[in-house]
Amino acid sequence: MKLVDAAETLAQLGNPTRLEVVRYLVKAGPSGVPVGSIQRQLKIPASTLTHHLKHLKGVGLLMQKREKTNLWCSINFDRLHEVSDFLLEECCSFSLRESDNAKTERDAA
Amino acid sequence: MKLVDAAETLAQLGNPTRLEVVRYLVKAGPSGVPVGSIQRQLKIPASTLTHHLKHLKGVGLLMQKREKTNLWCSINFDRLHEVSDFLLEECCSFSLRESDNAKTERDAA
DNA sequence: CTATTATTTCGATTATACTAGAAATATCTA
DNA sequence: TAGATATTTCTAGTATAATCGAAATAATAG
Repeated sequence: MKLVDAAETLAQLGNPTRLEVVRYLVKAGPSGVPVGSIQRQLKIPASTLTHHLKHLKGVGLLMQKREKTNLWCSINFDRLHEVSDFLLEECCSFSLRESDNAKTERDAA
Repeated sequence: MKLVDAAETLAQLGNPTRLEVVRYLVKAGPSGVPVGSIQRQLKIPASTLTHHLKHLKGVGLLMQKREKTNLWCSINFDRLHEVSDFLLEECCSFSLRESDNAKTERDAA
């Protein structure tokens, strides 16, 4: 995952309302829930919810599938794992040596 | 970790410049690097960098420690794990039953 | 104390995000 | 087709964030 994509995805997760939606969808599992259920359960105005769902869909966190009048929403678990992995990537491989920093200090432009 | 705190932390991680700094600090490991090193390596103007470091510190992702003229920055790995964990929490426990959704549809207020 | 390097504050500009009501559209049922 | 429910678009007000140069401050070495 590229840094800019990870950043964009994290930014979308960084809104409390959207994160609440995401958490709700995670709990709901792979089968998902209709937009209206989210709206009523989390008490989010319809237009606001649509706005946020568009954002989540935009970064690939949300999948939607119409079934009669309901639009079912489910989380893209793979994408969620990707962004989570990005955060912890290289956590255990400290590639910058101390000497590099010392050198950098001497090089100060 | 509370939802609003997770959201705030994710929002801070959701800026490309800050995420770049975080990645750099993760690679640098527990010993950290001075502000000036970050600035020169990532080519971020000093004032911009200070601004972002303040944000990262504000959500507890950044730890700082002065050593002579240099201010050493290191990532708070625990905090990073916390926010990563939040994202995947309950990923494997789908507590909302399908019947709840059906019921919700009928209850539509 | 003076010079030097490191970091922060200030201030101004510019851009983008959040919110939600009202109206419009879409999808279905009878 | 008419009516009902579900979802989206439009719109506008309000708020917050990103950027970075210039000037100010802090920390140290000589």
